[in-house]
Amino acid sequence: MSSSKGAGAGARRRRTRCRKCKACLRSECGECHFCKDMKKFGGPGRMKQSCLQRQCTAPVLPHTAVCLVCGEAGKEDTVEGEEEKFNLSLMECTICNEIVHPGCLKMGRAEGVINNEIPNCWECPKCKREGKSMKDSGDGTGKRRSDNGEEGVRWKLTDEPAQNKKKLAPPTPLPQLSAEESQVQAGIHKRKKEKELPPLDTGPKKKLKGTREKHLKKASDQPPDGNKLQSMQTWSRTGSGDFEVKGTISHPSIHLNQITASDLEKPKVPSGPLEPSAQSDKSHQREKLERFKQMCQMLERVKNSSSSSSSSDSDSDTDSRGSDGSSGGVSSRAASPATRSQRLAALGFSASEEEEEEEEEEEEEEEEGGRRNGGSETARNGKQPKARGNSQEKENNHPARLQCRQGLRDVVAHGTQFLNWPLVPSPPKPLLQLERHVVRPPPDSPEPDSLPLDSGSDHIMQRDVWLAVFQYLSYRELCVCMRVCRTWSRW
DNA sequence: CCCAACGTGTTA
DNA sequence: TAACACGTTGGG
Ligand SMILES: [Zn+2]
Ligand SMILES: [Zn+2]
Ligand SMILES: [Zn+2]
Ligand SMILES: [Zn+2]
Repeated sequence: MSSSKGAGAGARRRRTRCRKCKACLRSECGECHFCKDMKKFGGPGRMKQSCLQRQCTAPVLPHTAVCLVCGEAGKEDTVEGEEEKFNLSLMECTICNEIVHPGCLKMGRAEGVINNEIPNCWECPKCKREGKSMKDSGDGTGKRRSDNGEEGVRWKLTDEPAQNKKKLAPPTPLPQLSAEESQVQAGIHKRKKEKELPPLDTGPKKKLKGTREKHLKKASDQPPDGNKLQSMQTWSRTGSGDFEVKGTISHPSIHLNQITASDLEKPKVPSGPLEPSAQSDKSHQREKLERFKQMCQMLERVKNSSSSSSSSDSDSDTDSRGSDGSSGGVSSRAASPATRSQRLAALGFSASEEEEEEEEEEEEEEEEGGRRNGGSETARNGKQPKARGNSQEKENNHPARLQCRQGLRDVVAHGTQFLNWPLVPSPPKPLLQLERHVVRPPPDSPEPDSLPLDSGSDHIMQRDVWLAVFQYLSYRELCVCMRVCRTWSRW
């Protein structure tokens, strides 16, 4: 209770969906594992996770999040400059989980590593100084459990086989961090409380867990290799204290790619036994394939007929750009890496300019005449699974699982905000050849102003009128509307 | 208040 | 380790 700085000290903020990305706007697929688990779809509803196809690509901090230093919420909206925005925004450290305003940090300009994969996410200067990486952080396993990530793998076709990894270990031999204020804040996560369940239980409670107190904690161990940064890359350009921006993820999220590539792109084995090397992926293959299948269906509908965007050239990146500036041969155009870097550099950050940057975006489903999918309150008639929930065992359950933190793409925006997050995962296109489109800028979405009708003409009411109407609807009703047609959904 | 879900503990 | 479960947080 006191104001202990401990990382997670009283602040166990869970991230929540942004509700803006495509995934968030979609409705349940009804076919994935989690959907099947939902009571809505006849499942027991025990998992309480969200549909795999609805996993948010840019989870945000809850509104209740506040700076551990000043106790205030994010105020980036109150200022103009990007730097100001940054300093007043809340940033959550992926290592210690502390949420602070960069501007409230005492160590003004240490090297903070901004994670542009997720909104308001970085590795705070404090942790960086200690040379911690996620691996050593509280959970020892470095990242989120493969669980969420794996199940919630987002479809991205990015990642390179090998090579790449441009800059690995920081050129800096590792500055002997002076222990000046080494306040070993062992904040980490707190175990919270343990639950105990009364011996009395008239219901089939499934698992029995409270065996007294059996929570054991893993002692902090020190792996041999102290500094072997994880796979993320970080640009250490800490000249005089700058922030670093790291991008690129190399987390467990490539499986799908592999599967896709293996099963679809390559002839591989006709019968499809399995690969000799794949052994533990077996179970996952199923899931992945399932997901892939769904995606394919989706894509079929989509069929993206948009004009091709010309932006799939430069692949080989010979990088070697030690210090920005010379943008070798970057295509000259708006958000080129160089531009990003410069922008960030202007703020005192360095940007990661991988060969991969821009995220490509999905095309959104095409409007088709029928919306057969029911999604929400359709199946809830006499269906009453015996499920015995604890608190909420109603009839609706939507679980989801993707946790965020990393695994998302990195993109730096260039508009009013310094980073552009509402990006979307890339759909595994049945076609081989991963191509990427530029992220669709959030500000100006080319949504139609009119509502096309089946008759061919447009509805008399225009978008703004509809929107005015929509604002009086409840969320639930809006969801229903969104299922009516694509245009409404987009609006 | 109700419902959706995040993140972690537990079990297989 | 992956899958399952669930308490509890978060949003409306
Ligand atoms: Zn689903
Ligand atoms: Zn989202
Ligand atoms: Zn603050
Ligand atoms: Zn930290």
